[in-house]
Amino acid sequence: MPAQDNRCESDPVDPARACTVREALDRVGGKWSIGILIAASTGPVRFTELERRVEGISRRMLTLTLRNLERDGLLVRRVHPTVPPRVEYTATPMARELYESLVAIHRWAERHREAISAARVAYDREHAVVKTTPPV
Amino acid sequence: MPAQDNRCESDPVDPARACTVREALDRVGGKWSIGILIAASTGPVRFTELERRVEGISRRMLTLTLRNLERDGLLVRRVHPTVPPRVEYTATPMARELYESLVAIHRWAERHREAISAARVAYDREHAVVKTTPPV
DNA sequence: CCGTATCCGACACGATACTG
DNA sequence: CAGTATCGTGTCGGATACGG
Repeated sequence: MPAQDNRCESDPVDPARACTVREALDRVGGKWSIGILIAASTGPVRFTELERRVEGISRRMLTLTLRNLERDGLLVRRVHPTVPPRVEYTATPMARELYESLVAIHRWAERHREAISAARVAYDREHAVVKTTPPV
Repeated sequence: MPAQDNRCESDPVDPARACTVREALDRVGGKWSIGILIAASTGPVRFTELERRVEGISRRMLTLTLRNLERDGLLVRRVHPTVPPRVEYTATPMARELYESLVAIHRWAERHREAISAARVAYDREHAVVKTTPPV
């Protein structure tokens, strides 16, 4: 995947030479994007809440991914000037169009993670150091 | 995004400790996975045909991604012992469950690539070397 | 036609420490 | 609470060359 820091290589000033489909997909394809987008699609979510909901993410990656999603117009960041600070992230309408598909993919992964794991084991066994029907 | 060469960190022998959802998603999240899976979901596709359909992919990355998808049980690789060789890739039923979502996401990217590009330009302009209302 | 091998630069990502 | 700064490692992925 691609880069969290990815940007369109095409001249950004010319709208006709906008992101390619692949470049647009990179934002969704990131390691943490799907989880974050799902969490932020049902309503505003605070930073720490995201940190809890997206299991395994580091503070750094959460920040970076949030910034990139914001930059691409998929998330809106709202800062409440209170103390302690309160920052909320919300999916934009454009991002919310992805919600159904994202959830579908997420559930697919849940359904099949064991099958995938098993497939890997089987594949690795068969393709391990050419050992087909060993002699005697 | 994690590795093309990614594997479940959990003990693969214990089915209860199968891939996490995130690990399962990595396979779909790869730079080229979506394009390849879409192409292979409507029927068997040959190697060279994929090379044409998935725009911009290198031969190396095509091979690597195909191997990984095969390893995870998302693709079946069939070799016809003819000359010249003929190799066909087909999405498994498990992978085909993703088809609708994948196509939806792909179309989403097509629809919004200009908006995303524009959002990037706007964001970069505003966040460029703190230059808000420059003096004189 | 369908790959594999190797080299190598660019980041993605995690760990850790510090802050308004 | 919500970040940022810095460092280190892994590996993604392109370029190139070769092979059955």
